[in-house]
Amino acid sequence: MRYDFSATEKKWQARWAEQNTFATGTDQNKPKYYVLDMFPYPSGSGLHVGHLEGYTATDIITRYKRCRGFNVLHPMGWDAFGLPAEQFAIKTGTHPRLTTEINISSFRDTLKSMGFSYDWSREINTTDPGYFKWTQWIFLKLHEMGLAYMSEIDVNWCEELKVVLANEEVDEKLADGYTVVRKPLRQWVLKITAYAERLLEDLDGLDWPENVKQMQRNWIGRSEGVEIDFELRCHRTNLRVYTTRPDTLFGATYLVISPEHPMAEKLATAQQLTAVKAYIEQAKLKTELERTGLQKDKTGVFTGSYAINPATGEALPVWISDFVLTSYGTGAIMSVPAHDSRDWEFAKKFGLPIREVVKSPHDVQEAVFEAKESVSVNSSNDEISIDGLPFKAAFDRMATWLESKGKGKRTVNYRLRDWIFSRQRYWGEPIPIKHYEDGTMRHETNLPLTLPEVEAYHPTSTGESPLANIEEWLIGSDEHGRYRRETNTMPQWAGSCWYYLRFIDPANAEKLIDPSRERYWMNVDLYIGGAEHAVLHLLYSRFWHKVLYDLGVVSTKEPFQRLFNQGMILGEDNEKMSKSRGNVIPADLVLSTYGADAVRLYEMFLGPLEQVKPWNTNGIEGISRFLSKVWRLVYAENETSLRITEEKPGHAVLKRMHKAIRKVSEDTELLKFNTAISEMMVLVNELHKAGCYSREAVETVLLLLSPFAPHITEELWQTLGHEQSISGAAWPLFDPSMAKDDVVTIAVQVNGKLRGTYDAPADCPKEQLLEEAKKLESVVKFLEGQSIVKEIVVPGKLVNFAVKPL
RNA sequence: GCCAAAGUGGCGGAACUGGUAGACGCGCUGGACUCAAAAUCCAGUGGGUGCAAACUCGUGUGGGUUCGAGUCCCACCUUUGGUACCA
Repeated sequence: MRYDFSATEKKWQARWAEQNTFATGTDQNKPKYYVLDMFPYPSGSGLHVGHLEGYTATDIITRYKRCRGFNVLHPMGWDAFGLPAEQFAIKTGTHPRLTTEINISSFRDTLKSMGFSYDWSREINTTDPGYFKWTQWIFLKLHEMGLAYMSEIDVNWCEELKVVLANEEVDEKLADGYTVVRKPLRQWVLKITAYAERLLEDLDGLDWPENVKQMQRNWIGRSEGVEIDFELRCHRTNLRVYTTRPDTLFGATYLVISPEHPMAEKLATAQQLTAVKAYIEQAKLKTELERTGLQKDKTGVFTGSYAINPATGEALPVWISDFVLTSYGTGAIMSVPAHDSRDWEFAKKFGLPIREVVKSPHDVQEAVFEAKESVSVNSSNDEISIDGLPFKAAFDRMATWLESKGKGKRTVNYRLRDWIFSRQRYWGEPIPIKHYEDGTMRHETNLPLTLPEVEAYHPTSTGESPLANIEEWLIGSDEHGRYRRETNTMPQWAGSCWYYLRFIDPANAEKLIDPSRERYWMNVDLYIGGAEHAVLHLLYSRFWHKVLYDLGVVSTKEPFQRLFNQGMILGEDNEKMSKSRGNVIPADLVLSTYGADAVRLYEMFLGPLEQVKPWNTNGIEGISRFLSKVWRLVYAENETSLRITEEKPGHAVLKRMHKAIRKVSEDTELLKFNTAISEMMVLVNELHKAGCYSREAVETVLLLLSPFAPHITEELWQTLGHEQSISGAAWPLFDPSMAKDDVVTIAVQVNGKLRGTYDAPADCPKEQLLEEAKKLESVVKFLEGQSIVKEIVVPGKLVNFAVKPL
């Protein structure tokens, strides 16, 4: 009897659904384990083998943990608001809801045919009013807490298309010949910067890949520096700059402010005014990309004004340049061209003086010297000297001096910016805010505030979302007067910021989440997803979670205790899978050819989970062979009768078996599925070789394999007479004494080169190992005529003789 | 440029805290079964020299530490991911 994967997989998937096999356990006395996938955006192109990698990994862990006695929460849902469905609607008039529904049902089918053991009764969808009611609720809380505010923000505005573009879209539109300008629009902004310090600090306690933590640290970009006031010569105000190198103050030879700096125009002298105005105007036309992107050539204009260097008393010219960012620090810098490459470049271009104040190994007129591992020079006046001091000491003395003179203040700065939270789109959560005629704003308390039906999905000519065209929805009145609704919607990130909480209590109509369930299930014990979310999604989620923590909605400071990034699966040509390359391997295709168990095993066998690796359809044949070998542990070839025996396995087989239990258990815990599978292959090969079809051994194989290949093992488990699902069976335990070798092969080396091996008992004492080694024929000839300088014995491993010619 | 990770057979990859490099799988070669094929099974499979026993080289490159290095240290090269004037 041959294994028919197609019929078997269908049979068990139907039975699992019918019997609710994977319903989440509710007995709170049992230990819990929460395994979460990054839920997908249900796109129209369906799932390919790359998408299934992470889901397979979490499913293996889920099934494994269940067998180890945990209540496991393993849910799935849909991040279903988003641009593609809306673009499709603009083109075809199809309602995004319909597109989304169709895509979801195709995604769900594929996931089900992989045999994933999700608790489908907890499925959530971010576009479901019952869900986004709470997304809106969180937004209102953010607003109450002063963490959501409106501000004029520059957006990428395309004149011809009358549309706001996302940063990612700008390049492509420019290439098509459109013009994109920066235009200020009133936007909702979330004050994530208020949580910068906590977001940074709490990273330390997380079991996350080091590179992801590092990326978040870089993104938050904490820096310690000093704000220094420079007196302006012909103005009563000061010019405040931010620097992380106060130790180089003596080397500051000019100042630069950004074109948007409030003082920019005021500082222009009569003579310079025309040039300054022209420069500011020109900067406005440039997009963010043009200003910060590839073009590195420095531009700038002199204001005509001067400021006094508090350390040297010198008058420094004040320049305007767009390389200085308005939104970082004070929007103004002191330039120390000798020790900062940007300042150096600028100074060279405009002929400004360069003065060495940190001892440099070369002439700073020729090249910049930026390293901090040196000491200050030329840095003293009547009141202070930092000459000879290394960076840290020089920094401190200078900062203290400036503070004592009231000219400066130590400051911490973050690179992190507040989060622009509004989109001028239809297919997103409406922001539940009412704007009244008197200019006040109130919350829409009747949540959820749902989307109205619209005729057309195009943004309006003013750049507002299509919602601005729907009078009935837009305008209303209540006891506070006439109001106009907020027409911006939330970005796609919003729904994914807190979905992991809703899975715990998906149907709660009264609360976002029930506190006792929250306390039982949080945190997420294992969160698996792609590295592309290393910063944004994971940072935004952590931010919302901390806000909910402050609100008392959740009991943990962090949402995801352990994070794991699966590596991408490349196409067979070693390139990223993409439609345009034509190298996409669709999930449904391999599923129908090889079956779910083979696909699951192969995806995991390909290599380490975290690694990027190419798909190779040929390789899956090996897995199919392995599965039929497993099948033949129970059914002999061409036989319908069982070959299983009730005898105890032989000693050698038993040892092999216990070793496999240990290895597979350890590797599964560590998500090292490739080596776990390899170990199972070794065991199965061994059983066939030994002709051992003992029930004890075969059932062990089935149990070990069941999280990986649930269908075939379920079928054979039933064949062997079990009435309960193998998914509920207890994980096998190993006997440590059985999992140990009693005979080991000892390697014998002479001068580190392998010259022979022999078998010895595992606990053989050193002396005896040496004796035996010296007797080996293949070793003796290398010892002849030599004097042994040193004898190294590693029990259970090897013997090495260091020799010298006599 | 900066930050992070990684370079091992024809290919994917394995190798615990330094201890027999190449597990497992793909592919390939030969054989068995068959009228034949598929499937399956058995044997072999890093390079070089050799009839053989055996010897020798070999984990990106060059040095170093060590009885012993894929693994540790230094320098360099390449690839991938992140970031991009953050003062």
